[in-house]
Amino acid sequence: MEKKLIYIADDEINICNIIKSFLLKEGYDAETFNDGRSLFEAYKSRPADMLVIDIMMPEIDGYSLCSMIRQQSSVPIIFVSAKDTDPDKIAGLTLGGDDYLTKPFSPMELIARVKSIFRRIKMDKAHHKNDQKLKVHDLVIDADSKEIILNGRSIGLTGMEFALLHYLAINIGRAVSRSELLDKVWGFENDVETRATDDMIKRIRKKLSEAGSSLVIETVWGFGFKIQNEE
Amino acid sequence: MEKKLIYIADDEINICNIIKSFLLKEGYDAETFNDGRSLFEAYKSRPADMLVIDIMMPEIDGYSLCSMIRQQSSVPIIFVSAKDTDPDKIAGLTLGGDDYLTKPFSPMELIARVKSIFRRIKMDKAHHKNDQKLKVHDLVIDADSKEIILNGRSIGLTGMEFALLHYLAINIGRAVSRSELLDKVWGFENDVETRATDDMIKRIRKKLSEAGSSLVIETVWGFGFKIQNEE
DNA sequence: TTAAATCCTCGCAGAACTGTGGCAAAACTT
DNA sequence: AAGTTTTGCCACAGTTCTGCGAGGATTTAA
Repeated sequence: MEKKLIYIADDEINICNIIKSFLLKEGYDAETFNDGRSLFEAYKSRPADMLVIDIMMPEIDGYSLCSMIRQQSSVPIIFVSAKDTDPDKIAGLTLGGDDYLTKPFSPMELIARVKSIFRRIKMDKAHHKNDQKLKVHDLVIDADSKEIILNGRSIGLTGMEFALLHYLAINIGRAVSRSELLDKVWGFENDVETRATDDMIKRIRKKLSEAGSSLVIETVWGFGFKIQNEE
Repeated sequence: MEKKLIYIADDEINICNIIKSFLLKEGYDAETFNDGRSLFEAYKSRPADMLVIDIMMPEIDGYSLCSMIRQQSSVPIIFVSAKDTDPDKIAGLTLGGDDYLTKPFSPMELIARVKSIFRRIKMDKAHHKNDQKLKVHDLVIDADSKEIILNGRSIGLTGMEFALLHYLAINIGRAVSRSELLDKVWGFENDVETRATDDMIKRIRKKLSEAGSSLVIETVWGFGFKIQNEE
């Protein structure tokens, strides 16, 4: 993943530089601007991943900038201002701000809040797509990406191998016969020897153990295969 | 849309009630708890849409509660605490908190922050539908100008190439079959060989690598193509 | 314990699939 | 209309996948 880009706008150059240096130290890319307009122009040509903006600025103030940006983008915005009254904070948050820090503030706290917001976005993204993921023992079976994931790392299964393991996984706890596998995984029009299933199982077992998974595909003697229910 | 449910945990009953009354007035449902354990139990049987929790509580403190909840849920969590030192705030935000308010706080500010977080979640959900500028790895995909931009410079993709890459980008993390691509990118009335997709992919890959992009379009053997989800 | 049935391992070769370069038709420009 | 770009198709080569046979290992049953 590329570095996140964060734009900072404040008319006090020192504040800009302090914030920037802390963000850089945390591994972010950062650009500073001394008024609202220049940040807005920069954002139009190159959108950033987050904005940290002051409220009192020449050209375009923070509130207006926030509103303008919000018309076309959902980029997270953190206000940083010397104005510390409740109405100020409430206005900033209501206009579309994601957070509001009052000066003077601890740079470490700003960093923590930046991270918190990125984490929130990431969680929202992950959760939204998360409907199809199937957890089996130590594996995550992702039908969307057709990947089997162990400890966050994908095990390289071929299409057939994936389809077979997936079928066993959704029928966890039930013994599945070879002929059923041929029907459902290979397709009923396909005529292969029933032993083909054994080959596929063999390969899956090998890859699983090489990858270090604890999942075992049990043989049901004279019948087929099964993944044991957990615990 | 049904009312959002918010759980509040604080050992001071008065605080609970104040927060609850403000939340109710804003149209949320709210339940109060006087220690961490009772909130956790309630959450297990009925998950809420947001948690507002104190740090110093009997049974289970706020930090521990946050960690426990985070193991299974991405529900937003706001800390409300009398502890106002930087390390406290940073700890709370780092452990998985979405915000941190120090007592005494303005109930109106709390409301504004609650709304801000819900708005963020909503924007994240709606994000990939109506955001015109889609970021994928090191590329920016601009649906308006039909341009793919790398480092502020446009890569010269043709219309078909753009449409195909755009479709893969929208479906990032999901393996897309050749036939789906023919349907959605070429249009279902069009009858071309499935290998036409390979040709287009070939050209896109070439242009991407010539432009110096790190984006790779993976082949899903026997199926189609996919852009890997970024970490 | 022994025999029979079944399963696992191994290597291999054919099958299936993909990547590449070239080419020409089609579409678009000038 | 001529030239340029785009795009689909083909053929070939290289890669990956997968079914199969045979022999050894394992389990069941008598």
